[in-house]
Amino acid sequence: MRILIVEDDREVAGNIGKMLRESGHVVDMAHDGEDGLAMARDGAFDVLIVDRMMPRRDGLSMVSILREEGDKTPVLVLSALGEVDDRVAGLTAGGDDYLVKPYAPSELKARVDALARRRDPEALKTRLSVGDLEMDLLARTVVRGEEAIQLQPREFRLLEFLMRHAGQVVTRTMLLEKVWDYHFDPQTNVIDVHISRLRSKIDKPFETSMLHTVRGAGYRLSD
Amino acid sequence: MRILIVEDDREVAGNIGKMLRESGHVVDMAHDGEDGLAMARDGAFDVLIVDRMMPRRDGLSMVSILREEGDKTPVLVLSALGEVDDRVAGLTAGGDDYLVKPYAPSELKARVDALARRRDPEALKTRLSVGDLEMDLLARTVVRGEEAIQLQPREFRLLEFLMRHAGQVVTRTMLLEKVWDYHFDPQTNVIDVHISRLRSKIDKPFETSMLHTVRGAGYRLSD
DNA sequence: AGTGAGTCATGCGTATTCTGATCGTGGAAG
DNA sequence: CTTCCACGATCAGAATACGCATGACTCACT
Repeated sequence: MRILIVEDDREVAGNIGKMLRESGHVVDMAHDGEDGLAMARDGAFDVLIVDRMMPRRDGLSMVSILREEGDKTPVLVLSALGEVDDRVAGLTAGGDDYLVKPYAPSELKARVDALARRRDPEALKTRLSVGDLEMDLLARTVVRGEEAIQLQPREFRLLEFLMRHAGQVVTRTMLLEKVWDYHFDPQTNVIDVHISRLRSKIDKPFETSMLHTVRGAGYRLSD
Repeated sequence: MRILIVEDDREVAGNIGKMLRESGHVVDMAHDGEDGLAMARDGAFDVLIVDRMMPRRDGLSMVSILREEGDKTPVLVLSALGEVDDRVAGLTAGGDDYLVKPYAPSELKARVDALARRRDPEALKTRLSVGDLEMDLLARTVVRGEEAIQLQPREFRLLEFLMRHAGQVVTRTMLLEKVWDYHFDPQTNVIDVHISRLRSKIDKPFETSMLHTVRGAGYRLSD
């Protein structure tokens, strides 16, 4: 689940981001309305979290513009303004939900999940399986056949992404963005290294390999 | 799912009721605080939706009374008053959630679902056990194997939360919110310290450890 | 004032990740 | 069929981030 936080207060943005990352989402941030608008336009996010009052462009006008452009990404509007009129304004500008500060982190999380579910019911499942490989997102455990497999955090994210796209070729660029949060090419072989380590855990000890290299394109997980 | 709506405005009550019935719930109604109280007492409802301002008895005092009588049915408070203090009042009276009018029907539905989900049979149990570790919530005692273990209040809450989520990874954010009631990141290592103390009591003196660190994610209690 | 619980700050040790170099291998061209 | 090249795999060491323990401090309650 890719989430964009548009919030000028960096501390608040950081807190929200941290929490959402803990629940397994990939989080990007913008710190004013113009940047947010630009990122939302080409970002392909699943949910936007947008503050109302921000420098350069306020949150509501940003949302209005996106909607005029036909963008239907669910938006959660954050605001200190909780009056009826304010809430109505937030919703008519095209927001899907409106949360008044201060709010409980769990409330925010619940709303984001609700919005995300509306868009893609699959995305919130807590168990993934491909062939005899199973992953439990809540317990953070991985099992292949009868064997429990111990994974590092990054390996876990990597495998999760591969499993969510099982059977498809996953490019390096996709991995860099969704697993590493890099939006540029780090010119190193980080990916190769982690793929290698993942293989040594999920493929090496077993009869058949599931993680295949597709030369010139990327990798594919399948049984 | 049985739901009781306590709301004096019959039109509003009707609308809410209609919507909830459409989502497959069984809905009862009361139109003032006294009737609502009576029905809630013997009704065995799964969720109560209660308006604040009503004839004969206001919603908050109705909830307070139910709570004093030991009734733990989840309550969603509806109100036109949306100031922070009003929300706080609603929650301290024993409400589980607070929704300010006007609200989107879908928002109401989402909240009701959330409350219903929260009400799990686990919450009413007075004994928890994981492996050879047992906790008695009423007596406030903890035993591992044959050994009685003395815990501080905060340690007790921490362990309780971990036991209720045994086998799952519990994030720091979850702990801050549910055990400390912090709704922000205090930027300190309070959690680490208490986990450390808890370990010295429930793990150190024994052969096997139950409280595992999941780097980058949180902690998991399991045997 | 004294006690005890809870919180905060620091420094340490180590797990995890990244880097850069080297080695291996598939596929196209000759 | 062989050779060469580019891409990917692997390895080991370095850098980093993370979690842990300890002791000092604050606050509330006696």
